[in-house]
Amino acid sequence: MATIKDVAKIAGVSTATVSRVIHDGGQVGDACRARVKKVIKELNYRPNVNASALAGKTTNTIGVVTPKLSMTFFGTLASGVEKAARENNCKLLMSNSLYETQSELDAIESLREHNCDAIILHSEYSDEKTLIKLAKQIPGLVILNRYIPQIANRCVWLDNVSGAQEATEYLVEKGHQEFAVVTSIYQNRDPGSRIEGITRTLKEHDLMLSPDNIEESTANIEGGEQAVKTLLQNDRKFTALLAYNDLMAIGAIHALFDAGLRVPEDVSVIGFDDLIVARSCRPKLTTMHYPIEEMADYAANLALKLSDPKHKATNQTHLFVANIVERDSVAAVSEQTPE
Amino acid sequence: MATIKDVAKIAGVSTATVSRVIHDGGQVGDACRARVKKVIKELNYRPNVNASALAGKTTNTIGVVTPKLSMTFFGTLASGVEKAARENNCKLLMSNSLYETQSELDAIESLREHNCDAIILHSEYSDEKTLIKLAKQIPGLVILNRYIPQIANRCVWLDNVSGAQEATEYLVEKGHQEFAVVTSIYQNRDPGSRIEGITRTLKEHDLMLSPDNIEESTANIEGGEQAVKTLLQNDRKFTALLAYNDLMAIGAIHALFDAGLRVPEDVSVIGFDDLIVARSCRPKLTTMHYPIEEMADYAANLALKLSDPKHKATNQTHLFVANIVERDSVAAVSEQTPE
DNA sequence: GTGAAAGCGCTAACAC
DNA sequence: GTGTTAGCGCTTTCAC
Repeated sequence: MATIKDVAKIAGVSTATVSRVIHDGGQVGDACRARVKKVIKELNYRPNVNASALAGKTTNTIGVVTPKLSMTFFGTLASGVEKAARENNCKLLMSNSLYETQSELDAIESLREHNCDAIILHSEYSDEKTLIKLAKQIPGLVILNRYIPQIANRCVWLDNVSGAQEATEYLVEKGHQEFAVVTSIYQNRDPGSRIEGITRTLKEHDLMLSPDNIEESTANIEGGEQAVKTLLQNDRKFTALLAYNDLMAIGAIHALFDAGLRVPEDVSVIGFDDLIVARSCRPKLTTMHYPIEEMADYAANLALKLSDPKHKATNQTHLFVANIVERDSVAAVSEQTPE
Repeated sequence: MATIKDVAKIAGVSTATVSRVIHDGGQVGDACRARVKKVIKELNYRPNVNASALAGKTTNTIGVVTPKLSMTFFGTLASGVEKAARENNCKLLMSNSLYETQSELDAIESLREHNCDAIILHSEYSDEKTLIKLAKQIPGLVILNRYIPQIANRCVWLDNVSGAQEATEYLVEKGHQEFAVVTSIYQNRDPGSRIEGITRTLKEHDLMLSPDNIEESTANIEGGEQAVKTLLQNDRKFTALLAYNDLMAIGAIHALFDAGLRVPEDVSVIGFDDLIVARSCRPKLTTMHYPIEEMADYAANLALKLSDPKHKATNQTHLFVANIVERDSVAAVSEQTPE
């Protein structure tokens, strides 16, 4: 592998000049610049990133930590960051946090060792204090999918309350009066906000959500399935079901069908996330689109901006909203066949 | 951030000793080692990876390039590599190749600049010559999901022929006689091998697959849907359908249902991959399990081994097989209701 | 506009 | 066992 010295020697200039040419650093004569560029091409020279990271202050590297890349949601998130990375000529470093506090912390540490300019963190398990401390130490840290008021300008997040409200509103408009919800066992943050949105909208319409009609479980297909089974066993009545995410919604549909109930004829189901599974199931799932790829892209660009020492802080936070995508799992009550 | 010098000074030793302690390099006195370790802890010292990558020969980094992380298949692949990376104390560098030859090459180059010890490449578009040349230059390069005889020991791949055979055999055992297949437009490699496996097994049973019953399209839900629509429009008769992958199978099911056909009562459908979507659809998809996460994990460990200069080459290639997972999209012919 | 040279933090001979 | 020291390839003042 050719080094900057080789280039300098052959081009008959100093390494400093080559460096200037590489970084478009103004002050180089045209003839000289052309010569250097030619040699670079001939030698197929590529700067050693480790060396420039060591010598310079910046590494051109973005780090991402998510719980598990094999989950479509997080893969999509990573893809969004990758897009930003590519467009900014950065490398992408990944770490799975595996849904554990300690490995989440380890993952961040490992990214730090690499001097990542920017770090995008989908943190599920660290407490706010830790994150705030981290944010103080790492200028390019951005928290994705979580809101922490003290570091609001570092947070790129989704308005879960309004998302849930829109979903609920949609169902109410369709004439539904009896609701059930299957939610994640982690009753903090997102699930909590969603429940809040649901009940708030329901109240506005003088509708009630009985606590008995809320069933919690793990946020996957099996969880959704099991939650609805329980609901059914307990003889809960509902014509509309709000699920915490698409996976739970799909499990719910399975359970409903297995119980001889039709979707959407007997029960309308609405999901959240709009992953590919939402277009795979039958009926196709009406769901709230979570613009995670776009958010991740945005977060990465933000993180890069923040990591720039010239950047001056603002108080702006970065809030996105979910929007409904209508497919086939919701019907108006009038269209529903009486049981 | 503390440096190795700080640690050395405080511990009253040389940087060489600190380096030895860090790398468990034998030759250090117990007392000394303990002291150094203590200081490392106190200072919360973490070696600068860029510096050690520059000075040493190894970077403790694994690179992966896949077409697109947001596709579940590739996310899962990445997760497998990540597991290996974590277990070997390595960092994970990612690059999307975006289904383009040039960005695939760029992605590899960018990984090389980082001096990745190991590179896992799911290559769709580079030609064999390029890959062979690359393999010569990069000791730690492993090709995933593709077989190139000249560098067989660098290939971790799936036996697509036998996978397709097993799927076909399964259908034949269920009494099916009239087949159709929806395959990917890229009739090279994998799709080709699958077709080969299908026809071979069919021949063994004196069954025929008319070319008119093979429909090709893009390897996603829409493609599967469109392919089956065409088949139906052309009045092709079949009781069993083999899809190139789960996504196409799901599209196929959509099209079948839309045409008033029931799955599996009227038509049995079998997929390939066993992604999460296979458990989401209704009926749940019977499909061939592609052990991609396990293969990726294996590939990463292999790549790490190969990158070790002490490693001596073998002629072994690394072949995995798919296995069937029975769910609800296939029925025996006797169980099928006549139309 | 260009070059000389001092590091960045670490590793690995080689000495002792 | 432990220390000395010469780089690894690049960036960046500071001269000229």
